[in-house]
Amino acid sequence: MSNEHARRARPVRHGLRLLGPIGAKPLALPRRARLADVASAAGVSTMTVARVLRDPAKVAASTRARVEQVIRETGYTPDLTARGLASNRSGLIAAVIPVLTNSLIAEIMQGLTDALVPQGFHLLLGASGFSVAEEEVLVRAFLSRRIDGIYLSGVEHSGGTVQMLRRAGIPVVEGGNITASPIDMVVGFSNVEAARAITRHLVVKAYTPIAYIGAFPKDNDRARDRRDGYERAIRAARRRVEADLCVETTLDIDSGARAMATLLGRRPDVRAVFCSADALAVGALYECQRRGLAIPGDIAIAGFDDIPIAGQVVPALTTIRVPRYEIGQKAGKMLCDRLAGRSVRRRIVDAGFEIVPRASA
Amino acid sequence: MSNEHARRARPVRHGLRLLGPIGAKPLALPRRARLADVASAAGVSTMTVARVLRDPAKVAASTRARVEQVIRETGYTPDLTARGLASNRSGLIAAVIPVLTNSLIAEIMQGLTDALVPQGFHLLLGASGFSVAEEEVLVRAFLSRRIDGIYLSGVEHSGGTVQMLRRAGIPVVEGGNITASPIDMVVGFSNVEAARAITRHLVVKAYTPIAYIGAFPKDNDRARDRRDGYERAIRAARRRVEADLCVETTLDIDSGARAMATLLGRRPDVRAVFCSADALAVGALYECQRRGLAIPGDIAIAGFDDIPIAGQVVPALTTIRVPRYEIGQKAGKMLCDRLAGRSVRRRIVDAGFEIVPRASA
DNA sequence: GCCGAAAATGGTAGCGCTAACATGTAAGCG
DNA sequence: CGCTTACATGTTAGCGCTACCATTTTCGGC
Repeated sequence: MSNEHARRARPVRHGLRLLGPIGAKPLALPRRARLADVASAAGVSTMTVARVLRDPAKVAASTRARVEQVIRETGYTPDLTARGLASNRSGLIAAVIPVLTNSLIAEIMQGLTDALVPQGFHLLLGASGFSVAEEEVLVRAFLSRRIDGIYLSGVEHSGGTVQMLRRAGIPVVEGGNITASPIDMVVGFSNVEAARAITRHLVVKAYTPIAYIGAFPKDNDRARDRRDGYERAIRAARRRVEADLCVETTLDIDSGARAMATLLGRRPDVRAVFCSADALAVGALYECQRRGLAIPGDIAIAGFDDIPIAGQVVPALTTIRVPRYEIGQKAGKMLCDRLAGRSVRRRIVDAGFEIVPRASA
Repeated sequence: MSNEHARRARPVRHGLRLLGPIGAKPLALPRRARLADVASAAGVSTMTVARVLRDPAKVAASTRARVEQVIRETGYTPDLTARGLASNRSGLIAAVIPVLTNSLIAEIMQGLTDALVPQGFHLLLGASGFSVAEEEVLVRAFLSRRIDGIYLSGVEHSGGTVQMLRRAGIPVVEGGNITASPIDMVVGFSNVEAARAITRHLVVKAYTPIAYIGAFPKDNDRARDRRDGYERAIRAARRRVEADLCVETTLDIDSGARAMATLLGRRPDVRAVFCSADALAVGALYECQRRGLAIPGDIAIAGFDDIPIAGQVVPALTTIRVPRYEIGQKAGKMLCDRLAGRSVRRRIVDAGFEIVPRASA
């Protein structure tokens, strides 16, 4: 292991190596300007340029003007990868959600990114497909990217996920449900209470029996809590929770229709259905209409989420309204506050819900 | 968990210097393991560890086993920021879309991320709100992050955006429409042809007059092309395009209902409507039903996109089916292929469309 | 046992930026 | 007019990794 050879002059890795032999046609692709280029063109040090970029007030007006001029001329853009490495701040916020194709989640994400981008953060998005194991894989990968903060759907996560996040020491917001013991912060609403409230609404209207159509509960605390709320309301009414009145399925309109068909096959006597998502409720509603069942005359239907179509179907859907966009926005604000060094007063934010009584139940 | 100021309270920048005098109590937060830690623990050089991570075949089995053991014990995770800086590859693919809350776009994004993640890439998402200016801002910011590739909604972009992307020399996929001259690659379908085809379907069925309800065309080539297709089909039928038969609005169900109301106010004689999106069509359909108009008896309605509800409404919606998920997936595959050094045979991929004739028209 | 080729492993110089500290320089004051 | 103070700017040493090349070890064939 003689250093003799190692010390020999070696070609350098600068972008310039791409340029080809001297005398060749002028460079087609001039390498990206960096801080040093701007600095030397403006006759200042790199630090001064960096200050112009990140803390202009600290630089004399005349110097700043000159530097800004050069920046404009060269089209210089800071390299955020390098900045991230040097500053230990990536400017990246991750969100791990089950799927993108769900209007509730999509609106939360829209709120999140709308809150983040003006503060200079960007959204790194991962879909776990309703699997906490996949969620853990994504969280690990995102931590490798040195994300500054993270949003997670729901309040149920693998031990590995929780441990990694605790150890990482970054702000974490769980969203879309509520818990007394979040990893760090949480913004959502009580799925149990909301489901209980709307089921009680059906109880009060004296429908009997009341069925349940919901999403698969595996790795989905929101679905589980909604079913839980349904069962509590049923029991509180001194009724029994009957297994054949409960159908669990995937989360889309077609599945809602099929679930309704299954339910009617098993229990022709059913008089009301609480569907744990409006998509399911709308599917169920159409299935009833195809069978000539009057709503709510023959069967009452209640949904959950108040998606735009809920107010348009005939009869309009009785449902639960939750502040989707605001949840995402609030989550983003909490993350930004923390990252700006401001302390967040309430780590547990209950955004609430609201029963929207319409014609269907 | 009080990570309130965890990231700020960092007087010294070198983990080891935090350790204090030997013999002090063990650290609460051991600094993240890095390559060098793993290397010394395994008694090899950093390069060998790096090879185990990225090209295991190049390392002797016994060495590899030892290194992998240490990696497992220490929970080492590579720092992708540092890797990005050193290798000039970030592993980040950006997508700039108008909004997240649109089922067509959401499904494309789902396909995109599903194709990307298994190849080790992650999705950086930005919403431009149907503004090419905002799109340009996002593209610039993402380029600062040294993204490896990018997906853009639509084929219409600002000159600045195009220029930046050309100069950046990264693979670009435009999606959701088709063009003969993409920035780089494009995968989508002809919105003009699809709109023309379904309008012709209405013409053939002899509805007269045929109206149009669509999204605002500003900074939205898909909307503009769909209207264009409508107009061509109308003219091809030797009819006139009448301004008061065309309503443009925002893209949601409620707007569809309002647009239908406007249209009926202006032209009670309208016999058919082509809606440039199913959300609008569904809203229009309900508005008609509320007014007691029979569909398609009094008014025929056709939509675009074949969203799940289109097949469920009564009457079911005649519409255009496009391979949403597949478009995203294909876009992701094209980006990955390019980045893996494989050449992409067809830079312009027409994913096609299909008329779905149902009861509404 | 020697040789050459192939396989395995290592050393070093950055990638472009920022934190921390150092220095220079102008303003304020008795 | 020297001395403090605040402001403006510069210097240095990495952040954790990979590219490039160099070196060492292994091994089949003669």
